[in-house]
Formats: sequence, structure tokens, C-alpha cells
Amino acid sequence: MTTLADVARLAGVGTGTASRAISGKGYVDPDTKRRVLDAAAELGYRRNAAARALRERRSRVVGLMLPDIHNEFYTASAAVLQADLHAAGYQLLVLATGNDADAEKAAWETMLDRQVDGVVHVPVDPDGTPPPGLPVVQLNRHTRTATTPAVVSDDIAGVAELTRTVIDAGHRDLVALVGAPELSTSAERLTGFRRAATAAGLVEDAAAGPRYRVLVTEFSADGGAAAMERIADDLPGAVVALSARLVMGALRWAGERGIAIPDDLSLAGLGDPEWFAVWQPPITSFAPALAGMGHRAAQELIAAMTDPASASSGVVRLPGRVLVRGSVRAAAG
Amino acid sequence: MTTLADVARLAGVGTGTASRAISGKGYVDPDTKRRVLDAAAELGYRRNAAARALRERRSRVVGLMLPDIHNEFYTASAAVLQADLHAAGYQLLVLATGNDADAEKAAWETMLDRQVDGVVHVPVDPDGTPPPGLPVVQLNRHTRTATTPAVVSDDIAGVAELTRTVIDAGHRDLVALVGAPELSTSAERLTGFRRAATAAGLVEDAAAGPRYRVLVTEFSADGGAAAMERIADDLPGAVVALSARLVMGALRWAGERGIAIPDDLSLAGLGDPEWFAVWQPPITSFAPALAGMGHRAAQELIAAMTDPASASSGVVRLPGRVLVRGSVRAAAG
DNA sequence: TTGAAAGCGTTACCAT
DNA sequence: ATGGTAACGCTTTCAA
Repeated sequence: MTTLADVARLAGVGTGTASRAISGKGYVDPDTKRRVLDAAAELGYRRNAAARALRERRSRVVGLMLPDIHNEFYTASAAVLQADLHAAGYQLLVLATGNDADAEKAAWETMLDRQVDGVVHVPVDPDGTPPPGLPVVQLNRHTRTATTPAVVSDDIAGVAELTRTVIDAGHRDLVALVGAPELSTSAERLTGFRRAATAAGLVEDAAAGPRYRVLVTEFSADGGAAAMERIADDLPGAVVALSARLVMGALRWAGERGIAIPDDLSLAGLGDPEWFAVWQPPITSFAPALAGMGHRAAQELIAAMTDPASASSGVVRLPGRVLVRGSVRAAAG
Repeated sequence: MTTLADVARLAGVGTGTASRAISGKGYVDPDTKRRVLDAAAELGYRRNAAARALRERRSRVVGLMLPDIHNEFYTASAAVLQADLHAAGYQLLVLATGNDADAEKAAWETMLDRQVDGVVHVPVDPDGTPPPGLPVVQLNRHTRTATTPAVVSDDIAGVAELTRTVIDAGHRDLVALVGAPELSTSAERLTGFRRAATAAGLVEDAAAGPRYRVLVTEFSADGGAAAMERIADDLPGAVVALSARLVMGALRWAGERGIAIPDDLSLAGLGDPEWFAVWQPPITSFAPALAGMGHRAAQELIAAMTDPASASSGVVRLPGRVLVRGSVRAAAG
């Protein structure tokens, strides 16, 4: 391995000068600089990141903590996050927390050990709190006690709009499928749904007349299917499944039961995995701006790392888009 | 920040002893060790990764280079890879190459700069070659000149078996949809297809009688749809789409054209995204053992990093599973 | 503008 | 068994 000292020797200068020439910081004569750069090129010199990190007290590494690497809801944001951070000279260290509060706690230790300069965090434990002093931006979800900036989707507005399109289609009997209410995502999606439903005069769990029901279940395909089973003998006109996995569960259940969508039952979803558009019928849904969230998170984190004082500690809500497609059918009312 | 020297001082020992006590390497009296550990706990001491990396000349970081973070085909392997590596004390540094040979070259530089101990690499450039001396294992695809171990799916056997099930269903007129033949994946999938087709007496591009055709296209939904369009007025009995995205393209095309699957056309695919099983009809396909590949890759890389000499440089082909579902229909022949 | 030298926090060697 | 000390490769003062 060739070191800075090697380069300096070949160029006939001191290591200090060589360092300045290569980093571009501080005064160095143009001629000298050339010599150093040539020497570096000749030897194929590469700066040692560990030595730099040790000396500069910053690693230029950013941590990404997420519940599950194999979940396109996160990777959609992660992809642009990685690109933006890379462009800014940071590398991404990825750690999965597996939806486990203990693993999440351990992950913070790892991040600290690694001297990461900052962390992008999709929180698992709603009450968890990041180590003080470390620039952190929460992504997608936000904890109750968020003292760090958070970048999330404006699910309240989005799901409300989605629900409105269902109601506008004439439906007066709705069911919402939603995950654990401790998560900010579930809570906000439900808020949006309720807001639109009550605004339209639907009453929760009403025995007769315009009504809506809320089914809390596990955030998975199995959870979605199980929830549908619970209302099998009292189907509504439309189901609003508040995550892509819940949509899948509802779809699976409908397929097994021979329930036709949208003829027997209308379905609206959340998210926009590629297959939503190809499904017969294509799935009407609210699609959070996942890429936009990744961009914004990168931007917020870079700001926080550059100037920790400026750390905006608010929750940024990015608007998404309602995609009106074929899975919701006009109803008499 | 508290350093090893702080701990040593509090425990009343030298830094050397403190280091040994904490790392567990070398002789140290049990009593002394206790004192050091207590002091460390009291101070909330954490070893500095940069200093360790500098001194030990190893970072305990492994790089993961892949074309696209937002692709479940890769993340399925990446998730278990991360878990296994984490368990072995390594962290994962993720870098996307975006299917671009230049970006891939630049990524190697970054990996070198970061002093990663090894790299798991999903190759983009079929002729690219990793920097010498760095433990590397190729995942999913392998380059022509692989001097490093590669862990891939046994697509040859898998696709052959898949194709056989289609033929056994009575089909004698097949079309294969496949991506760029430079990629080892495309090439091997096609080999499997051809092998089974010819073995059954099908002739490529025959004007009459048992035949098969091969359509090379872009590895995307659009590519799949475009390919289908090319054979619109001479549809085969069954299409074998050799990637999940191609399946999606074929499905989209069929939906737009009003072609019913499997009644008008049988379809077999590759991969096993969740929606394959939920689709009506569920998609018959060959599913590579992505998780298994992640495990094996982690294992190979750890071996290579532990003992570079032992680096097996062969291509490991892991068997996958053929999932017989409803998208292929029995045909007269 | 430049070079020498002092760290950054560890580990590992060498006497003790 | 233990403590001092010399690296590891770099950045950054400080004098010159």
C-alpha cells in the first residue's frame, strides 16, 4: 500500500505539503501541486479512510437503520438516499433492525462504534430515542418524542383524498384495514380515513345507514387476509387497505373466496408497487412520494451534519399522489 | 469522548493492559480484567473503529455493490447477507452501480478507499475485473473471467425443469423472453430453456410443427410488453418469461390486449415476488433460492477474508424450486 | 509557501 | 502478568 509519505518522497516535498496538495486545502504552489499530483497518480495513491477518520474525527459514513432491507417501501427511498449521499461524499452503512426494539437499541451502539457522522432512521420503537449529539433524521415514520427532524409522507391528507374518491364513487359502507396503531404511519393513515369518512356523514360501526368500520391487524398479507375473513359475512361496499401488504392480503382472500373486484367489492390501497398498475383491475391507491422522501431526508441530514445548530426538528410531510384506477367501482350508494 | 487511556487511568493500569482486558486477547489477571471492564462500563467507553481499523489494517466493513438497491431480486439476498455478516462482526457498506460500467469502476475505488475487508459484488460489466488482492465474491451473476468465487442460482437446471413442465402440459409452440445475452443470468436461463425445448424435439423458428422462438429484449416490464407485441399476430401456446419484470410486461400486454391467461395463452415466469402467488391465476415459475444465495455468499466471503489462500474460485450453483401454479394450462399439443 | 512535528485512539511488541 | 512505547497514515498547527 502506498502512503502519503511515499508520495511526498517521490515528489520531493514534505508530507504536509503533499497533504495540502491532495486535499486542496491551504496554500501550495501550483508547480509543487502538479508534482505531488503526478507522483500520486504514478504510485496509484489512495487516501486511507481510517487514518483520515481518526485524525479528522469524522468518518464520512452515514448509517441507515431500517426495519427490513427486503421491503420495497423502504428501498424506494433508500436508493435515492444512497445516491444523494454518495454525491455529497458520504457512504451508506446499512443495518436492519428487524422490527425489534432491542435490535434497534443495539444498532445505535454499532452506529456509535463506527463513528458515523449521521443516521437516517426508520424508527421501530415508537418510544425509542437516539443517542444525543448524533445528527439523525427520521424517515417514513416518526417517534412520539421526535427531537430530530422527520421526513414522512403526508398520509393524513393522502388517505383522506383517497377515501373521498371512494365515497364520491357512491360508497356509503366502508372498511379500513390498518396496522398497529402505535406506529405513526398507521395512526396518520387512519386519521385521514376517519376524517374523510366522518366528513361525508359516515358513522363508525353504525348498525344501519352510512357507516364505516376499522379493522386493526398485522401489517402483512396474512394480516390483511385474516381481517377480511372477520367481515366475510357482512361485507362493505368498499375496503380501503392502508398498506400494500394489506392490499395483497385482501386480494388473496378475495381470490380464494371467489369475490370479484370491483364487481362484488371495491378496493383501494396505499403505496404503488409495480404490480398495482398491472393488476386486473389496476389498484386505485394513494402513493406516497418515496423518492422525494429519500431526497429530502438526505438534504436534511446533510444540513444537520454540516451545521448541527441549524437542525430543524420538525416533521416534514411530503404530499403523495392519489392514483385513480379500476379497483373502485361506482356504486348506487 | 472517552478513550482507552481514560479507562486505563481510572482502572489504574496501563493502556496495554486495558486493551488486552477489553479485547480479550493476551494475558491479563482476572481481577485486573474486572477492574478494567468496570471502569469501561462506568465511563461508557466505546472502542474507536477508525483507530482500530488504522492499527489493525482491517475495517470489519464489507462492501455490497449492486446494480440497483430498489430491486427485490437483490434485496432478498442482501437482507440475509447483512444479517449473517452482522452476526460475524462485519458491517455492510452499500453502493449502487446503476447498471453502469463506469460507476462500477468508480465503486471499486470507493471500496478501496474505505479499506473494506471484502466485497460482495453483483457484476454489471461482464468483462469487469475486481482489484487484485481484495476478497470478493460475486453474487447472482458471474463475469466471464471470474477469478473469484461466485454464488449464483442454478438457472440452467431450474429453467429447464420449468420449461419441461410447460411441455409436459402439452405445449409444442413456445416463446422465451430473455434479457441481454451478455449477462450470465440471461445466457444460462436461455441455455436451460433451449436444452429442455430441444430435448422435447422442438425446433427453433420452425415454420411448422413443434417449435420454439427466442425473443431478446430489455430486462424490464416495458421490454417484456414490447417483445409480446412483436409476436402479437403469431402467438405461441405458451410464453416463458425469464425474469419477474418480463413476466410483468407480458401480463400488462395481455391485459391491454384482452388476452386471457391461461385460456388464450399460457405463461411461466422466473422469480417469486409475493404477487406471483396472489395473481389470478397464480404464476407458475422457477424461483431461485435468493435467501440461500445470500447465506452462501456471506459464508464464502467470510472464508475468503479469514484465509485468503483458501479462496475457492469456482462458481457455486444453488438449486431453486419450480412452483407449479395456475398460469400454465394443459394443451392438446 | 513550505517542512517538521504533534497528535488522533488503538494494538502489539518488548522489557520488566 | 503488566506498563511503556512505537507504530498505523493522515491533517494541522507552528516556525521558518
